[in-house]
Amino acid sequence: MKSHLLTYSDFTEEEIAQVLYHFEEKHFKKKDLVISAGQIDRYQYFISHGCVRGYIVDYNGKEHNIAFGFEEFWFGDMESFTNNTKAHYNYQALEDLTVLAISKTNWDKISSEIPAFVEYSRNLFRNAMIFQQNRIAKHLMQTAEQRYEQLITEHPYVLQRISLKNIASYLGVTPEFISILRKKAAQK
Amino acid sequence: MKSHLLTYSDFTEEEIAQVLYHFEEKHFKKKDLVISAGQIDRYQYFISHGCVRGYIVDYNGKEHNIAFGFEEFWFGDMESFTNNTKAHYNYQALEDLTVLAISKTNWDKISSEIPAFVEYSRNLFRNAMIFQQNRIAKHLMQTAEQRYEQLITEHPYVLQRISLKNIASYLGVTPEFISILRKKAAQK
DNA sequence: GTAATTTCTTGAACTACTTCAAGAATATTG
DNA sequence: CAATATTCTTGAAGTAGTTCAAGAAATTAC
Repeated sequence: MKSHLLTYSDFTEEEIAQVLYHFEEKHFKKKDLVISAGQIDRYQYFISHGCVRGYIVDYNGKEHNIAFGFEEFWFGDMESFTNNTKAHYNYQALEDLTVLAISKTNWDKISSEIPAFVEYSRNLFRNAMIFQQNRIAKHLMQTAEQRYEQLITEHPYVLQRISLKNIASYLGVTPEFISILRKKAAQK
Repeated sequence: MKSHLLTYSDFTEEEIAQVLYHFEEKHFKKKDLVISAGQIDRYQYFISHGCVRGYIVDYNGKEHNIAFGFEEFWFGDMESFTNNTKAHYNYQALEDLTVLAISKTNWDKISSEIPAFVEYSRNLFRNAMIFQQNRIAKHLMQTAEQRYEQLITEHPYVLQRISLKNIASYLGVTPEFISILRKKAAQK
């Protein structure tokens, strides 16, 4: 966490200690829901160990993964957290999970006390925004096959930890179709 | 611009004057490229009047719209602007355009001098991130028909100012298919 | 360590959306 | 206001990806 803070802004040792003081460690078991759609998300989470998926449930009850999180990633339903509204997204532990959680109260407190933390979060949000925009661009430009190819070449470790079903959902296709792509790739 | 600043953070009158001082007004004609992919984007733009589209060109030379901007919107290739790297996206005026432009130098200067500006930009980035995430979720959940229906009911003014072709590209479908949807809707 | 559950694969029929081509309508330019 | 360019529509044929169903493989749980 400390090194993550320093990567995105300049903190004094004192400030770092002050920031870290406002986090609490939490543990979840595999399959636990950390954040539930319909409830207010009062925390942001920094992953120390384990991984999560964020997903939304549509009118037909079908789940769609919008994000994965691994070690050193933040997750949370930012809209819910910021506006105290009901979350649209669920976040579920895909492995036993250890997180550093910060409450809205503490987040706001640190934000008002430590300018470096505002800059830190600005930089995180900016990077997230760029990432999401690039993801949309890929969806518009590429076929499902190209998106799958790119995922496994750029993030091969994802395959190790995330089931095909969840990858399919993230890419916006059915697991059956990924199976077809795999077979096709194997035949080459 | 002033009211926009105050909506997203607390500025003193003095700070506002200081911020505004660092912008320059620029004008573009309809169809002009404000930002070109492959070049470094050294400005961020706040739209006073007119509208723009952001798009990316794929390997086949096909254009894909990733964003529209209207009055009181910011635009720019944030990745290029931040890292001084070549822009991936083009931004083109769809109408005669008046913008307030701020250079990277001035942006960084204001950021270091005025904490309220860091908070302002943090809030903008956060909202943009939320917007993009929701857009991805819609792409995963909805058919093109549903996305089109939602666009015209939630943002009917868009239809007034943006051509069908550009809307189609934004939604990730062909203009022909939008035509089919329109016909279908008209028959009801 | 075997039963139960979940994940992955395969195939056949289907559908949302694309491509190409050509004409009609609209907007832009000199 | 005529000429040109661009946008929009229509239709027919094609394709990327879906759905459903059922079996095989892998994980999880007692």
